[in-house]
Amino acid sequence: MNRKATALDVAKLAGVSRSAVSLVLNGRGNGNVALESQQRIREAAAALNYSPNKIALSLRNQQSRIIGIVSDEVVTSPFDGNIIAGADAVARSHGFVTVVMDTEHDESRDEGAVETLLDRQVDGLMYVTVGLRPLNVPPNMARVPSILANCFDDRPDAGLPAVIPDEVRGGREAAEHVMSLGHRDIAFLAGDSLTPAAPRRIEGYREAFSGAGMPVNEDRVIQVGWDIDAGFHGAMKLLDGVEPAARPTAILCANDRLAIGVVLACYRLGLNVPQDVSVMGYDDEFRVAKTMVPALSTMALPLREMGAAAMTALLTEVEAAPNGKHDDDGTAAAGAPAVTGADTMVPCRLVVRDSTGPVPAGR
Amino acid sequence: MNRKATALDVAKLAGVSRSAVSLVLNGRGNGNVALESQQRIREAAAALNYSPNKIALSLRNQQSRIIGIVSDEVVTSPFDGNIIAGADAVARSHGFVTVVMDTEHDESRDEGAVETLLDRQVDGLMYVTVGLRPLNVPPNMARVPSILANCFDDRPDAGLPAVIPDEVRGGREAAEHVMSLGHRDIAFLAGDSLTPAAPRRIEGYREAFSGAGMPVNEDRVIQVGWDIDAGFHGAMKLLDGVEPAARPTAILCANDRLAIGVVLACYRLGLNVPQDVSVMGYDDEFRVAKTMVPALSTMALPLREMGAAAMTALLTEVEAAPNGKHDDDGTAAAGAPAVTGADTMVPCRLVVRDSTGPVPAGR
DNA sequence: TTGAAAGCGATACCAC
DNA sequence: GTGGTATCGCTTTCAA
Repeated sequence: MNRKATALDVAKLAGVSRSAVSLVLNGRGNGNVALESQQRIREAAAALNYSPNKIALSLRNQQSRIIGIVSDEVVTSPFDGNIIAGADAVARSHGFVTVVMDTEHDESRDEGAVETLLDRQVDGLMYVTVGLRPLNVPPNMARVPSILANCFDDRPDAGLPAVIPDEVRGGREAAEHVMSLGHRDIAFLAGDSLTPAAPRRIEGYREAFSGAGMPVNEDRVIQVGWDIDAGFHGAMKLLDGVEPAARPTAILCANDRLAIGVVLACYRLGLNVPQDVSVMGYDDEFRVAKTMVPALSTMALPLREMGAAAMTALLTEVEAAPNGKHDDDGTAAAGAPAVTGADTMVPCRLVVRDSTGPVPAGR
Repeated sequence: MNRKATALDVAKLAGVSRSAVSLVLNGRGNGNVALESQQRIREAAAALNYSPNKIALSLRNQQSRIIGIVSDEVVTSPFDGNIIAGADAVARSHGFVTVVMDTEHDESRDEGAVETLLDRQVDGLMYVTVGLRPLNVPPNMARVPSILANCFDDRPDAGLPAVIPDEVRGGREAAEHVMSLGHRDIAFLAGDSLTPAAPRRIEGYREAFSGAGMPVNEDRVIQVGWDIDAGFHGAMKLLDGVEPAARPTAILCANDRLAIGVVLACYRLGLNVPQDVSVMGYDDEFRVAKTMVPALSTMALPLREMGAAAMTALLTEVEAAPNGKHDDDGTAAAGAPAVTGADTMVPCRLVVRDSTGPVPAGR
């Protein structure tokens, strides 16, 4: 396969000038180029399988139609990849392409990744994390329109806009779900407080209790970690050697892997799910929640939606910015209202499957 | 933040010409530019925080230093992301950047994705799949140096080079591991035959038996699917209501999620792992195998290595190709030896944890 | 040792 | 209605 055809090749074949080719192929032919020439140009372009060289276009137009995505470990880890999928789908539909760089949790690589992307003249930047967390935003992100997905700006105000899941509401609705099944003694197995996800979900859990006019039994809230073994041991603490009447009837988990551990522990103790204990996950992890035995009721993280929402917002800004230039120099006029709280919260989605059921009789 | 500094800005500040800047910053200064000027140029570049515009460079050099990666669902799915991570690390170390496009298993998007990447003037292309499988290679991939990772060319010969895991050997070594623990009655729970991974792993399992001079009990090989519930039901078939002496003492699973299902079934039946039954996974799935209760013995897929090997091979070809041109037009000279079997096999890695143990006494 | 000029591919302005 | 030409930022060749 030889070199690609250029506009000049098309012009020569059609017997016109490069300018005419450009005009016609960009829809500005009518009124500028003879209809007959237009026809010839289009035929020539088709014959040569011509498509404009994006690199030259980028240089000329001073915009690359590339959106850079920096992530802490989305590529490497099995989680939250759908944020990027959602973002990419939106970008593609606008004729943009995304370039993803993974820092593998090495914060010292943040600046470099952004710099590399900026060198490539990206028109916009998105920072995506695995798991909700505050982000120490690389300062050079401010040089082009930027947005955060699944993370939020650490600094007190004037930060970058962010798209995050509504974890508080998710925690509340999870608790409300089992409450609606009659449960009153509900435990919450959370991860650590290293990420705000666990505290926020717990906050929602508390909201549900106060909404129902019930006190929270603090012994029922346990922060154990995020993995299967943590769920297993947490559940053991709650259930092993405890007389039936003193057991929680429902265990809410901060993710689906914890829920796997809880179910494992229940089976080991000869308890049935959901007949003896209802178990709920969180995340709706692909190929896990749905195929567990029993299939997990869970709170689905709106990953695709978050990615799509973030990219939509970003592209709006990118396409508004004249010629890809970015005026924002960070020095807001004194006295101007601090535009905080610009964070977009996307609601989680309750998914009811087989691991939650009515509270056991007599409880 | 204003526009980036260009080479002209540097030249002006240093009081020299653009050419001098170019020479010096590309290491060809000595013998061409006065040492004193070199110094000034370097200082000016640093002061202006200058770095060359990659777009202009690409246009000028006719190569973008971008490698396009097309994947069927690596971005979306939680699996095999480390192939891309491994590939990306190698690319980065060579000063290349990767652009990933996910077709989300829509084969009709293959051509388009490759075309988009080609339009961006990528210097090379890699196709990565989730799970080993034959690939209907998009014909336009032939236009630049290309390679396959975790998939292989469907066509009989003259295909693209591929880097794949040595599944046969993995299956064999898994079986040999439990055999070394004294097990003889070993079941194999495999996924479906839609991908070659399961058949190959089964083939390895057979090899281990013939290597040990033992016959394979065909009832012990069950193809059930790839998910937790499949493992659960498969194990139930093998164990539920079966007298202890007639039970397999070890169950090999074609992935870690199947193994989770098997352990779930064991617990449900009051069986202990590994005391009553040894269970092995496959893949060493991140945050799953290691944190299971008990922690899973498994066969780790060499994902990072595969990605790195594939990218290394690809870049060798890219950097050899003069000026990014690609001569291969697919029409091999008649009579030339068909270069098949160019597939690189990367060995899997046995990981022994707590789910496999000595065969129960008396079996 | 340095600077001027050509060219990579495409677009837009401006004479004709 | 059409085609020449400057321009984007950079490298490289060639003359001075």
